[in-house]
Amino acid sequence: MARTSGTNLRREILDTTRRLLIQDGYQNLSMRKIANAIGYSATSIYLYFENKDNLVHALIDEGMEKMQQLLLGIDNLLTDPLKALRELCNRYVAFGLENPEYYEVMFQLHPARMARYPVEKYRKARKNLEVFRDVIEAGQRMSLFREGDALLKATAVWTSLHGLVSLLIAQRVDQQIAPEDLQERVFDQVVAFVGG
Amino acid sequence: MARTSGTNLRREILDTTRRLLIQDGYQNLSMRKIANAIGYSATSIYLYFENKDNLVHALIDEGMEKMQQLLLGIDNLLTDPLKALRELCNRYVAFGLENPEYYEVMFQLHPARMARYPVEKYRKARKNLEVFRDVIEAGQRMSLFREGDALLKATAVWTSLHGLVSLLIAQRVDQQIAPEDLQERVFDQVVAFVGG
DNA sequence: ATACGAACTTAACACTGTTAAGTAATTATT
DNA sequence: AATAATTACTTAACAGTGTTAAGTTCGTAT
Repeated sequence: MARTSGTNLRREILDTTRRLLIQDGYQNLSMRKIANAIGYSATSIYLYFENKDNLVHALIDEGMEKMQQLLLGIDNLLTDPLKALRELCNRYVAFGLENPEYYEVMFQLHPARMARYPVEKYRKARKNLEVFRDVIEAGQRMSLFREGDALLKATAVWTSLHGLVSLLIAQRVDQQIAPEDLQERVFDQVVAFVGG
Repeated sequence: MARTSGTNLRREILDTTRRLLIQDGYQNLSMRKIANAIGYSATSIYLYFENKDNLVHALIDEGMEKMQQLLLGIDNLLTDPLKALRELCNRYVAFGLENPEYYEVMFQLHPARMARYPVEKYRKARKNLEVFRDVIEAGQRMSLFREGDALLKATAVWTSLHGLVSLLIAQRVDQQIAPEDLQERVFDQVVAFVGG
């Protein structure tokens, strides 16, 4: 019988890795630091995760699920698409700004490190985009939004929101620009584009 | 007298680092690899650059200048703002997609690594944003674009373009979405927002 | 009591950024 | 011509990294 339950240690590794990631960022995340924090040797992590990339992939997966729950938690998601679109933008950006280091691995981890991220996990991640698409389609049905490829429009919306989060968490936006003003303007851009 | 001219070796270090960065990306960039490529020991690099971050900072600076030359090279930049804005978007995105690894350090290097990036270099980098602002202001003067804070609008435009480049080079955009279509849609969004 | 399996550990490897001490070539001084 | 100082490198060393291989300990099955 196991000294510990496999799923308990695996869960502890994941929770600890997430905490260290949020606290110190990806570049300061190391197997030895995770191991020290959980009180085991670094090599024990390899019993549960093939390598460091796979460990991070598991967290990306959980982050995508968390984000999806956040987005789907909006009231009247498909019955008030105009308001819902704004709220989707709010929640997406808030998630990114509140968890910058986590957001970074979710959306900016280098492709080389995503090489073995399973296709079915990409599919799951893409469901977040589909929430945007569904709201756009609902608005189109109600003639609140202009016609057009909803998935393409949702992707264009996403690029703007991602750009906003990415530049704010990389601290590249000029100090003269108030982040709230920029956020409002980007949201205006997005809503005008969709045609609300 | 020096075995080599200081500026010659320094230039060689920069050129080689840029080449390796573009070829292998930031995460595979190491002082030892650079040293092997130039035929000196790794520690000789420290005679010209305080540390790895400073070396990369010098390249970021050069990249910002190169981008500025690209953007300022547009014909009728301030006399045909509507066309110029589109061309600015084209050139910005093309730059990013053609030099993804370089773009990553220019705009996505973690804030911790940018901690000692000189203020005057940030100021230089921001001139690229000012090119967008100046075009928007020119359009506003000609009543081609809507009124409003041109710097804020330029920043909003930049976030969309950055989002597009960032997601494409991170290979996060759904395969079902044609990058050219997405680019067109984002450009539409941007131009509509500015009011062309 | 013994064998086997599971879940860890330690040992080892090749790599990393960086600092300190050492070396060789060039220049300046006597 | 000999010596000292300076410059521009080198090697040695350090503490860290991800990962693999071999070893150890504990619990279970026979």
